[in-house]
Order: sequence, then C-alpha cells, then structure tokens
Amino acid sequence: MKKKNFAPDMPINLAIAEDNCFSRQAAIERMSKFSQIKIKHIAANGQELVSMLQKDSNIDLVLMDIEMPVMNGIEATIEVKKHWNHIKILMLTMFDDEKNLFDAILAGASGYLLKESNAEQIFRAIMDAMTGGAAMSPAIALKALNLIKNPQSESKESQDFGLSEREIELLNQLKNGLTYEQIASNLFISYHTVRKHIENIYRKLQVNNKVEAIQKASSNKLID
Amino acid sequence: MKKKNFAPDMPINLAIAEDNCFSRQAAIERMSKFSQIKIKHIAANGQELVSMLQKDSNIDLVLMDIEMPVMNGIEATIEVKKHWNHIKILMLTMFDDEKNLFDAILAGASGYLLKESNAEQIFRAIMDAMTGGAAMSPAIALKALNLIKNPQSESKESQDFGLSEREIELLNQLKNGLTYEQIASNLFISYHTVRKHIENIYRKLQVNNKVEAIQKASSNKLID
DNA sequence: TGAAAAATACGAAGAAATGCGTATTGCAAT
DNA sequence: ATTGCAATACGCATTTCTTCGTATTTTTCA
Repeated sequence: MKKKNFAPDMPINLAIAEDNCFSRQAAIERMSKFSQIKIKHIAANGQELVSMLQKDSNIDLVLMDIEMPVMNGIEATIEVKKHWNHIKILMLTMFDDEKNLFDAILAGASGYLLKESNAEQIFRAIMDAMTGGAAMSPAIALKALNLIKNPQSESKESQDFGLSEREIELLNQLKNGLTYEQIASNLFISYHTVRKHIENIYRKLQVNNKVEAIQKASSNKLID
Repeated sequence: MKKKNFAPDMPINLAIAEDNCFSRQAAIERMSKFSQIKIKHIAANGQELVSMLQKDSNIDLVLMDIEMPVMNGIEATIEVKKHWNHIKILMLTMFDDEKNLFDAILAGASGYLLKESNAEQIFRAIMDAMTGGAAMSPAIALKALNLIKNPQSESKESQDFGLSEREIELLNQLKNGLTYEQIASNLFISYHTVRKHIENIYRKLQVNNKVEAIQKASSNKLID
C-alpha cells in the first residue's frame, strides 16, 4: 500500500453532494468554519457532482449524501472512484442501514457518518480519511463489525438484463480474452455473427467495450 | 438488537488487562482522570482477569491488551463473553494487524484502539461502547473495511510477476474499462506512456490484451 | 398460423489497441 | 562512477474492436 504524503498545511479541496438544500446549506456553513478546508464544488446529486469533477477533478474529498435523486451516493461513489481514484469519499446518511453501509464500503467509501454528527466530528473524519484512515460513527462501526461477523450472502440483487443463453456463452468466451476470430472458431459461427452478438450484449448491458461488459456481467453473476 | 439502558450518571466499572507494567500504570493513570470511571480490576493477563471476574463480575467494560502471556486478549475475550456476555471489551493493541482484528471481532470485541490513542479518545470509545456503539481508530477502521471488501480467503499462492506500483495503478485503471486516452488523463501522463506501461505489463504477465491482463492480475490478487 | 425474438451473416468506416523501435530522465544499487 | 531499472515520451504499421447499416433463417410463443 502506498504511503500518502498528505501535507497538513495544504488546504483540503472539498466537494459536497447533497440534494436537500437545507442540509446542503448547513454542511457548507459547518465546513466553512475550518480554515484548512476549501469548498470547491457543491452538487445537488451524483450526476451533477460527476459533471463538476469532469471540469475540475482537483478535489481531495467528497462529502456524499446517500439518498439523492437522479444518481444516488452509492452510484456516484462508484463513478467517482472509477475515474478519480485519488478522491476520498465520506458518506453521510440519516440512517444506519446495513445494506447501504455494505454497498458504500464496496463502492470504496473511506468513511461513513451519521448526519447528526457535529462539525468537529465531520472535520476529524475528513482528516482521518486524508491521512489514510477511515472514520465511522460508533453506531455505524457496530454494523460494520456485524458485517464482518456475519458476511453478506447475497448483497445486491443482480439483474439479468434480458441476456439470452447464447449471449452468456459469448460473454464466457470474452472473459477468456479471446479475439472475435477465435470465438467464432470456438462456437462454429462466423466472425460477423460474433460481432453482432457482442453488439447486442453491449446494448443490453449498456456498455461500450469488452472489459466493461465482463465486469458488469461478473458483478451481476451472469458469468463467474 | 436489544436497546441498552445505560444511565449516564452511573459510574462505569472498569477492568484493565495488560501485561506490561508500564503500559498498565499509564492506563490506570489516564483513566483515573475521569470521574465517571471506577477501576475495579487490574490484571496482568487473561487468566488473571477471568479469575477476578469469577470473584466479582460486576464489570461494565474491559480494556484488553491483545499481546499477553498465559492467556492472550483474544482468548480472554472469548472466555469473558462466554460467561459474562454483558461485559464490553475494548481491544488495545500496538499493531493494526488484520488477522488479530478479525479474530477480535469474531470473539466479540466492541471496539479496537491503537495504544497510541490518548486518554480522551479511549474515554470516548468507552462511552461509545457503553451506549451500544463501537469505536475504532481510523487505521483500524480501514482494515475493517478491507475485511468487509475482501472476505478472508487465503487460497492459492499468488505471484507478483515483478510488477511495479505504477503498473498496478495502470491495471486498476484498465479494470474499469477505460481507454488509453482516459487513463492518460486520469494519471496525468501522456497517451504514449500509458501504452508503454501496458506493453510492459503485458510482457511481465505474458498476455496480449486488456482482458487477459485483468484476469491474470485479478486471480493473483494484484488487483481486486 | 402469424408475429416477435433470437441467431445467423455481411460490409464500410472510424476508433482503439497492440507490437516494435527509439529515447530521455531520475533514482537506486553495486 | 557505472549499471540497471522505472517512468516518462513519441512514431509507424498493423490488428482488433466498435458502431452503424442491412438482411435471411430459425425458433418461440401467443
């Protein structure tokens, strides 16, 4: 694991994603008190956050609400981590729901706080995250311990995206890193047919290349 | 989960189990500062703690060292929880070792702190534990998250193929189905450098395309 | 039986990836 | 000091993939 050189004198570039304008304003005010923190982006949902990051990804940490319209905090975290892995995510939530906690951890969140946390607690959590640690409200930590003790069997419900059996077969060939040519030969169909199948798979999974298709099929347990 | 009626005005009956007499004395002094806390038992190892509890089990919480002779902190926790399930255990340790953390959680610890924690942090952790929560040092929490993300397996021996850290970073980008262009932009290097890195990765892993590289890196736990 | 869906097949054009060569810089070990 | 390696960077040629069409045959199901 890489040692992170976090300079305590550098300001922390913060983004806030929160749909409720009340909470959003409250968060802004509470964080403004800290001179080390510079609020750079304020988004009303995950989509907006991603758009802002596309224009300026020089952000250290995001305070992310879980419940948001359009794109929720979990989805947004996945998206952010995919493109900007250096950005830390602190989840803020009203409820200590075990399902959300698990998904947030899988998505790559560096901490998980209840919204009732006060400014100092949030600030400390931010510092913890920036120095390579993680922070959790005690109630959350308890759930986390439960998750370790009783591992999730089936976490998120997996979709099948309406893929046919033949298409799953194609995906299993893709997974092995074969070219269209090789797959065609393996399945005794033409190169063109392989391409058409894969085109259909991409449309159904809403992806644009082999790797994404495999990852998505895999995480939905369509292939192993 | 049962709601615990913890009265804030009642003193907390504390036990301390720690073999090193230096650390033990330090712990005693640090906890004595808090009027809410009453130190009732002081043990030099797990065995001693259990003996004391057999005579007087009116204890709310134990500050437990992990490394102890005769009976270590994990074994002691199992024993304590078996006989006096109401007693909370706060683990204190020098190292953020993942294996010990896992065992401690399974044994039923309510929190896990590094010994470097100061008196206030320990006190807060005690209060968290008493009010039904859990407390973890940030460094510990990070390990806990890892445990949830990557459940204990330890199966087949994995090679590292002599990949550099930078190359692992590249692999993690590849995994997300990004193009060379996008990766270059994410890592602030040129498109050409991305290609060269990937070429080197392919050579080291002895593969010829993205999918094979990801599969091989993944099965050797170089990425997750 | 008729309609819809799935599987098959082909081509053009552009995007992306791959292989091979070369080269500079900086850092670490001998 | 020199050697070696990692990280950076560029160009060319070729292969592979992806998107967009269109089209026929087979299977499924209402």
